[in-house]
Amino acid sequence: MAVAARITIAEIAARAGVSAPTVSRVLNQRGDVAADTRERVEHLLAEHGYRRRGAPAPRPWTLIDLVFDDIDSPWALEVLRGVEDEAHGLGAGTVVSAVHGRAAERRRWLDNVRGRESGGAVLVTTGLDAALRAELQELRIPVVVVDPAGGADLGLPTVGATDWAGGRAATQHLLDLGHTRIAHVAGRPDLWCSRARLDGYRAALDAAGVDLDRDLVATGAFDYRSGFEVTSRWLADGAAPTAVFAASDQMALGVYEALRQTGRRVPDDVSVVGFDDLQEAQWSSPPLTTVRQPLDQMGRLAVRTLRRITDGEDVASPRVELATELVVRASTAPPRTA
Amino acid sequence: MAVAARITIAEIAARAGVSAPTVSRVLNQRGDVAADTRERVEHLLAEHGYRRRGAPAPRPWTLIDLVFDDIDSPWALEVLRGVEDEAHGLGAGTVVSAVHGRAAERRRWLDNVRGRESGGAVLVTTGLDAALRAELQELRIPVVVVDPAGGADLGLPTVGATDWAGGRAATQHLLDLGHTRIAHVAGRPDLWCSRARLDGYRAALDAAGVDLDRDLVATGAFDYRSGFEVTSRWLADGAAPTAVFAASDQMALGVYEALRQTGRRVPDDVSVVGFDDLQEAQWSSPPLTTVRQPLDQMGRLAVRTLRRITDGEDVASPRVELATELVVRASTAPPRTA
DNA sequence: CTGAAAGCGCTTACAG
DNA sequence: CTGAAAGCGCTTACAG
Repeated sequence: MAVAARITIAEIAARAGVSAPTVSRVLNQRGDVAADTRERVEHLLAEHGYRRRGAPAPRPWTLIDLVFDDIDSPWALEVLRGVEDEAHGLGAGTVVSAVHGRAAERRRWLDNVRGRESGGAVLVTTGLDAALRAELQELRIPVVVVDPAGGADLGLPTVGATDWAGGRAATQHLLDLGHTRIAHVAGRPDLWCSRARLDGYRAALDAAGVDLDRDLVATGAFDYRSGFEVTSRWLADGAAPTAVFAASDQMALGVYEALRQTGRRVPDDVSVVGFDDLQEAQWSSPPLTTVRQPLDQMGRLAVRTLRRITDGEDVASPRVELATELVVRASTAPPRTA
Repeated sequence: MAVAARITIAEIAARAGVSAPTVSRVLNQRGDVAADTRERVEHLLAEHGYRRRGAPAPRPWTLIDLVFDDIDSPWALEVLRGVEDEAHGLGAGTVVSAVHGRAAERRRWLDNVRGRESGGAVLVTTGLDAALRAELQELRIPVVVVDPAGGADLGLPTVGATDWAGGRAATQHLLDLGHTRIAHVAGRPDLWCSRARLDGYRAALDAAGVDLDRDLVATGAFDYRSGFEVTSRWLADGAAPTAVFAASDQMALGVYEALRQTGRRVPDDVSVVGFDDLQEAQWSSPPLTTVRQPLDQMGRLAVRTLRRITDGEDVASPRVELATELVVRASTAPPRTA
């Protein structure tokens, strides 16, 4: 098996029109090289993929990076499972990091990546500003974003789910059961997926000729607490809905608890639909009707996309959405009055 | 700053009483070297920490490894959070792997580790047989085990929780409320922690002069399903307990659902206590009384222990147990009859 | 800031 | 299976 001949310092020197020692100085970050000489040499080194003699061939795909803002939710766990399993199958380890939306922790992660190989990074709902983009570009590793934040188009491959269709399906299910006072606890407004689910909810109401009651739409943060608080407020206002569509399973569990504390039963008094289909949806009492998004598959797809970029294949679409699916369990029923 | 002079092939050769080319052959894994020569040379290379000229100095603590059998439970997520945050703070990335108890996946992980640096491995409830120990020893990375499986003493530092005391506290809490028909859903029998919780349960009953009813002790697998099934069986047998202590929060949620499906309410009809204090314990309806074990702290401690081993410090105790703590929420109350 | 020369560390091709 | 010799790739010390 012929190994591609490694380019040597001498060859680089010839092409750059300098001597070997000069190339050596550039390689070893010595200060005493003219700026334009250095630039010319560095460009040639990069172009020919120069590696020093003893250095082992870089093994791409020994590691990939998975970056969350936080890993405190079961949601993150599902994505991690898919990413880890897919990467493991390709022989790569998965480096998991949580940067907590803080610049210092992001920097620490970048410093860490600089000190090793990385076959690419999967960023999960992570904000991706110009500075970070520039740094990642400098590191020359491919990047895929799962559930991107809102804002300008990233110009990067992204993976998501059919959130709009899911929001519509959840709402349609409640309409089909006979509900008309359907509340919605929306998700973090900084993420596109939240807006898509909200618009799906609106579209279903529109199509059914049900007027949107603005008092029955509130914004949560995808977590248990906000589901609890929003619902408690609705119940205290006396304008209780007969059904609640929460944009995440965790918020749906908060809705459960607010209902329980006021003596209401699910689904007898109020129907509840979640979004995600975390394992927690099955573990709740009653088991939660929800919109399944294939988070593990989204993770897998992100890894495969990184791999395709590495292999130089064209990534067909910069934005892929995997299908959502309504999973009916025991938390939804016709309204009492029907 | 003086850099310790790197040992050269020539020096190794002199010490081994062979020529430089022979050392080179050993280094480059050529076949044509006598077994005893190879061994002598390899020993010297290791002893003097030989590194080839161009090779960058190894940067320990760029990465550490965290190995689970499975990462499908929120339990794993809590450990991960602690490990990741502690490692991140030390500038290291956390490589997460799930080996699913399969030799092939374990091998794949080991192959991956061989191709990069690792500052050490935290094994979580992972079986650690002689073969794996030998391989890890060969890789020369420190190892710490969280919640070790039962069986022979590992001779490795381990991190756990005061499971026995936790089991006792959970049971005592139920006794204090007036319960005497207290069932126990035990955890995976292959883990020490399960046995310790069971023994704590027994000890509390003994101390209170309550006879152990063997029919009220069943073995689960720490998961939702087994909690559900064990409880359903008890209820079907007509010998229903007035309280259930489950050895994990996930099993406790299965207990909830079995009770709900038979029209029983928590805690009015049956009290339930879990173990772990996962986030899910707060998210359940009613919020679950449980024994908190500081899983994130256990993860942090495991990382700090790896670090201490790396730094050559003595690891004071091969076995550290962090304190558990009873957290009373809304799933426990006096028995109806009391 | 740069190159010609010397020299180090390692590997290869050959001989036995 | 091993070594003496040759040679490659790279760096260092010196000169300008």
